[in-house]
Amino acid sequence: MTAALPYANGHIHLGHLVEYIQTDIWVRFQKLRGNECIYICADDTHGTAIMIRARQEGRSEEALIADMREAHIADFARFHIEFDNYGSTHSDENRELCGEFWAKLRKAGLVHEKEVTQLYDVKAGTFLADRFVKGTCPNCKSPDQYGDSCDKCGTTYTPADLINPKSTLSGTTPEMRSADHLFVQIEQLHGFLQDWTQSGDHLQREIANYLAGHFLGDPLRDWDVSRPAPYFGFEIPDSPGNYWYVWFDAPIGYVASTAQWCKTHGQKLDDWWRGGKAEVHHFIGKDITYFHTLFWPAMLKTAEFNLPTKIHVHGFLTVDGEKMSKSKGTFVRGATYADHLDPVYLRYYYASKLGPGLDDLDLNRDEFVSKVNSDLVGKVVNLASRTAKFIQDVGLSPTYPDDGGLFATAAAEGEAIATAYEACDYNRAMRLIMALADKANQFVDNAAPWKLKNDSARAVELQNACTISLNLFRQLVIYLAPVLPSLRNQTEELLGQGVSRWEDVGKPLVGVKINQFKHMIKRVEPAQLEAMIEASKEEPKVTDAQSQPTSDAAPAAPEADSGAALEAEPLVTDVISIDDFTKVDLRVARVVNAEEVPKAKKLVKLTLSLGGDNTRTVFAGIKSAYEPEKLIGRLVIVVANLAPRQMTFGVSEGMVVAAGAGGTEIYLLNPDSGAKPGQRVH
RNA sequence: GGGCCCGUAGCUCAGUCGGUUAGAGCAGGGGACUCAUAAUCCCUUGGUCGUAGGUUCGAGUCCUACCGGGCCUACCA
Repeated sequence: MTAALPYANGHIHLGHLVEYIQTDIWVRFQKLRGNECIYICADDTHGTAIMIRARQEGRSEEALIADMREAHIADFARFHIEFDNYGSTHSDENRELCGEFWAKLRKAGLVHEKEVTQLYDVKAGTFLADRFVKGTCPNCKSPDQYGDSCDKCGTTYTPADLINPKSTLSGTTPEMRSADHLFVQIEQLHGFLQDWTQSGDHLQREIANYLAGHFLGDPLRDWDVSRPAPYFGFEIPDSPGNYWYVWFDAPIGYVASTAQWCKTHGQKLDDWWRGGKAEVHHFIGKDITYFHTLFWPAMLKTAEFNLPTKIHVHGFLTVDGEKMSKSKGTFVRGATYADHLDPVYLRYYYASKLGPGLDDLDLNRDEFVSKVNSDLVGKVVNLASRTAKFIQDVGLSPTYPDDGGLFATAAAEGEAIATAYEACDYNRAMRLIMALADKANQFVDNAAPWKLKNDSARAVELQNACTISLNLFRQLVIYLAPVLPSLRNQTEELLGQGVSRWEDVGKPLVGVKINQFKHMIKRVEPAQLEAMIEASKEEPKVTDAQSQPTSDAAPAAPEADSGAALEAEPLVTDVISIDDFTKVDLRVARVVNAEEVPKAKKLVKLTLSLGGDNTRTVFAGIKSAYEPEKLIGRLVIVVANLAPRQMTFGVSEGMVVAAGAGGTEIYLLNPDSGAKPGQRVH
């Protein structure tokens, strides 16, 4: 089994964890059922982003990825995610395997060389991908557009078409340079991919449809798999000065990490990846479908490795129904979560929500609290908590008493639960398990051990009732073991016996002493969630401070603002005169009306008052960050003498100024109180 | 603009191949209990299955259009 390789440029957050927990549950389930199964992962370490960051931090890429690897491993461990091998794409095994895949692609005649002309940043000494270039749109003249398309007018172009292009790395003007790139002609495998994606059970139906509709209807485009130096990655052996593109070596990392595991466990790689009886299962997010369902099978096929048995694609995480947001504090790092809340909660909550499809998973705060408290604490743990102490001294009955068939029924239910786990239908599995917990609690209620304990003549009845309750509890714990390995361990401690085999659900435990019951899972307090959200709002600063490479050198300045904003949008190097500045007539204005524009995705229609009768209409692309009603009444800064612009929805007479990266990160400027509409900004 | 997925109770979701009266958990209401982490148990309110057509003996389920949400992709698909 593999989970996608996390990129070494960022920390693990709750969105990542959906995948690693989903996979971990599946692996643990397979192991519990007695299948030989290994969980393989690694850090994805190559590419421009890592190179640039290492350079900015003044250290080597190797040092950067070593730190991130340590952080990733620590985060995963806190969530009880247990890899059999956690490798790195920057490893000898991976370099070797990349060479092997490459040789096969060459031999199959799939590799072709083509000249690619790209913008080159002389100062940074590197070619620039489209999104590292910004300039003015050649069509509508909007400034600050990325190198591939204009988000104002929608025109697409190449970075070279931009007026006054600037590198976002150095702020300098890039120049055109050509370089030879190596391409894989994946079209030659079109027939194979058509068959493989559309037949069998390798992919979910939606994914197969997506591929058929988006890619397989046309000839597949050549895939550019090389990048000229400088690039952090592996140099291509038969093409000096060129490096494999990060998405070439990343999936090979699955194989390389397996190879590492094989070395330390005396196994043969081919038994897992070539021939043999092993299945390969990939768990991935829907954003990287394309790489895993077209290029990767093509590479495996050509290099004569096993094709994946199944690629399990899951959706994204939303929080309270919305995309994760740094400003709202819902972009939560794993470490921050674990500082405030027990990872057990998250594992159970995700399990109770995950299905076999690729729907997004919503982390609803109220639901999180109620599910954990009522299911885990109220139903499951409660069974042990309410009966264990009655038989602390005598232990479990010597033979299993008559329970009216409860234990046998719950054991028989195991197959349905296993089927649900196997199909990644965890929410179904959880529902089945909780239904058993309900029945067990009903039993305890009827048996009323708290009444039996008062009558010494009924001591055997009491012991029997508790024996039944604890055995039903033990079954539940086994069923939940893939999700909650820690609960399994706690139960072993209570019963003094292993609870590690699935078959044990059919064999009651009898005639043994038990240990003193200790709390197993605390109830969640909503306040803990609030605290976590609050802490996440401050996160960016903390992260940046921690990631500073300055070893034990100078203490951090009090305001350790990140350089990320400048990096995304470098300072303009052209100096202007005061006269240039005064050409721009900035005015304070009051929003007197704001409404949604029906068919526009990003626009809000603003009616601005400059005082007196002077009002004007401005369309602002701020819908993703502001609700129109909440804007009414506030002051904004408007560029009053901007040429009116005809838009689909009407004429826009100016623009309001704002900072931020876009999306939900848009911050309108606001004058200090006292400013009056119509006043000029000098 | 094109494509894909989704829409079932207040919330989160089941609902198999089209088949009887559409289900669960949580929340809400009423009661019981007092062993248990204010846990548990019993009873109970609540649905025009997004809307409108169509196919069918029969539609939550299949088809078409539309509305709404999400995602992907874009002067191609």
